Order: sequence, then structure tokens, then C-alpha cells
Amino acid sequence: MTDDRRLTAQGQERKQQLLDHAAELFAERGYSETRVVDIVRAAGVAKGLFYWYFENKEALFRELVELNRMRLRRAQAAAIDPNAESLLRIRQGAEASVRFMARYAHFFALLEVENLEKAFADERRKGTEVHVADVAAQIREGIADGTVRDEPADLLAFGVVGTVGYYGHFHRTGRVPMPVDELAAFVGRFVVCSLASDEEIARRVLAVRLDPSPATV
Amino acid sequence: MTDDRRLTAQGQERKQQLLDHAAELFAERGYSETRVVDIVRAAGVAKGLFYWYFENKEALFRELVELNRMRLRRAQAAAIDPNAESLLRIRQGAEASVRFMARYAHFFALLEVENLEKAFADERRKGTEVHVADVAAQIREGIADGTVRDEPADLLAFGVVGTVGYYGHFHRTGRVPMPVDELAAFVGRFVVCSLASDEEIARRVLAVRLDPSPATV
DNA sequence: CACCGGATCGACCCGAGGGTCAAGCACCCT
DNA sequence: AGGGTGCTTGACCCTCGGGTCGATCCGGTG
Repeated sequence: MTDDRRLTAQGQERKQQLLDHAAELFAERGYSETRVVDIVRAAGVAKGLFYWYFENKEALFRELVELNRMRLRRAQAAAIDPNAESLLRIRQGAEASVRFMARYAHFFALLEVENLEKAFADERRKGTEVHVADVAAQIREGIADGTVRDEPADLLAFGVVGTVGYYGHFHRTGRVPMPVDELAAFVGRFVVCSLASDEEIARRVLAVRLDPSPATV
Repeated sequence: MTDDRRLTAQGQERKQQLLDHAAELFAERGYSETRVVDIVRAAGVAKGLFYWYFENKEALFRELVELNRMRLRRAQAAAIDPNAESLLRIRQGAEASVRFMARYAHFFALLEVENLEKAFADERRKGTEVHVADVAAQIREGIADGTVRDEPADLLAFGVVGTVGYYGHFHRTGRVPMPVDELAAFVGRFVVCSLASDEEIARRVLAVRLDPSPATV
């Protein structure tokens, strides 16, 4: 399988099955601890078939990463109201991310649990980098209009992304036994409090009610 | 090597060499991507010797984890003034952690980059759990005396630990090109801002000057 | 029906790498 | 000198698991 093999409907489906089972297994026990045999066994097919759809194990992994990166970006975009003020947009993005990560818990567990053998460490990094850049842009805007504390924007952005990531992580690993929406709201508050340049602004931004927008997948 | 073999001075040294080289290699390319051969080659000894000092690869890893966990706790303890108010202690702990993580960057890279094949995922988890519990206790105190926002203490604790961890990570991976002390100070501010129940308190806690206490290793 | 290409199978190959071992060395102590 | 203990060696073994391959099936098309 070099690249773009023509797949029938059945083929597409089979490939997706393999991706799904792989994601689950990876999340469960990690990439290098998951054997190709495990994946095909889970999907109930023969080993050779794996190599019909994927060049090798790593290629499958990359495909998973790409897929989910796009999903996350879409979810974020959907949750952010472009007309809202910057700090509020940040809050919206953060909450959406938490929800998303909870939803695709198995995949993120994968990314994080994974050893990322250098080759795809960069892969993943690129993912967060885009995210960080987005947030940083919003923060810069916030600093400009005085709603965000005057600190290096990139640095603050790392804080936001980090916080979101960590809460996602803790939730996923069952250490935050609370409904996602509640957690998302909390993270929203946390982020706003850590960025707002003064209490008044924080209060104002937090006053806005966000409906748990049904994640557009 | 079952457990506590009697080692001569030379033996101790050799063992330490192996640990050091292993830590470096692990950090560089991950646990499962590092061959035992690589380790011994780096140390310039024969393969068999590895098994004289360690039962196997995993045992060495565990030893590394344990070692560094203790170091971190000691560094934190050293940085915290038991008589200070809770929020300030949190700040002290956070700054110390950032510095420590930067110092032992290679090791933390390891923990984080690592796939942690389920067996030691728990190992690592235990590490953060203690940390989280400590912070949570301080936060509870802060909530009680009104200096910290009234939110679930454990949840806030995750935020603190997460933030510290992420900044450590970003610094380590070279995406925060700034002196450690500066970063540590920033993280201190970030944490305080995200926890303080009002601006006045934040200002007060941030007014205290912390000297970059030379990490007691 | 013959044919074609996608889909499926599972036995097989083979190299990588964790772990073993029997023997040799260096420095004691008596 | 003889033996004991800690240290060191590198060739060897053997499993595990990623990847291959030729055979087969099956549904659509001319």
C-alpha cells in the first residue's frame, strides 16, 4: 500500500475498523506494546490484511494523529464565536477542547501515553504548536485591549494549552470523577482567572453563559 | 543481580555510570527505543555487565524513577517556608518544581516522553498523586482562610501541578527560550493569579521576594 | 461465462534485541 | 602461593513480532 489505493465501500469500512481498534488498543497499552497481530485479531481479520490498508504500523499511527488533529481544530472552531471579545474566545476554545478531549479520550490517552519515538514526537508537537499560536494571537489581542495581564503572550498561551491538556488528562485517567460539562466550565473559569488583568473583567467574561455546544464531529 | 549485592566503590561508580547514560539515552529517544546495547556501549562496557548491576532493563528504569522522585520532593521541601501563608507556599513549591524540572530535564523528558507500558504508568502516577495531595492540602487551607477561590481543592491542585508540569515540558523542549529563574518566577505569578480569591491577595503574595534558592540536591 | 481487481487469508521469513553463561581478570587476605 | 570475591568480557541463544507472499475468494463488468 503505497498511498492512495482505490478502496471500495467495504474497503473503507474495513480500514476504519482497523483504525478504530488500533486506537483503542494503543490507548490501552501504548503503541509499542500493541502488536499488529493484536489489532487484526481485535478486528477479526488476518494479519496480511493489515498491510493491504497500511504501509506499516507507523503509517497507521500517523493517520490517527492527523485525523484527530483535524477533528480537534474543527471542534474548537465551532465553539468559538468570532465576534466575541478575545478573553471570551479563549474561554470558549478551552472549554471546547476539554470536552473534545474527553470525548476522544482514547485517542489522547494514546498521544500522551505514547513514547513517540522521536519521529512522531515532532508530529505531535506540530499539533500543539498550531494550537498555541492560535491562543497566543487571541491573548495578544487581549493584552492590547487591556483585558489580559501584561505578560509575554506566548508564555501565557502555553499556560492555557497546558492547563487544558492536563485537565483532559486527569479526567481521562479517572482522577476527576465529574461530568465533562462541569469540568469544562471549571477549566473555563480557571483559564479566565489566570489571564484576566483584573477581577472586573474576569467577572464579566465569566458571566456569559456558554451552552455545551454539541461537538460537531 | 537479585537485590542488594555488595558493591565496592568501583562497583557503585560503574552502576551510577550506567544509570546516567541510561537516563540520557532514554530522554533522547525513549525507553523502548533504547537498547541495552546502547547503554553499555555509551558507558564503554560489555553487555553482560549490565546484568551484573541490574536485574533487567525495567529494573533500571524503576530505579531512575524512584531516585528522581525523591530528589524532587526534597527540592520542594527545601523551597517551602513552613511558616509562610498557604498561597505563598504554593507559589514557592511551584517555582521550585519548575527549577528542578529544568535541572533534571533529561529525566523528566524521559518520564513524559515515555510510553510507560502500563506497568510503570502507575509508578509515575503515584508520583504526581503525592504531589497533587500536597498542593491540595495547601489549597484547602487557603480556601479556609479566604485567600484562595472557592472551588474544589483537588481540582485546583490539578491545575497547579499541570501548569508546572507543562511549563517544565515546554522549557525542556526548548520552546521557552528564557532563563529558568525568569520562567520560574512567571509560573509563580501564573499560579497565584489563577488561585487567588481577589486581586489584593494576589498582589500581596506576589510582593514577597523569593531568592532562587540553590536547589539542594 | 470469463475475467479482473479489490479483499482476505495464514504460513512463513528473518532480524533485532533482551537475557545467559562460562571463562578470565584484578585485587584483596591469609 | 593459593583461594576468595567482586568485576568484566563477548560470543551465544531464543523469542517475539514486523513484514512478506502466493494462493484464494468474491462481486462487478463486458
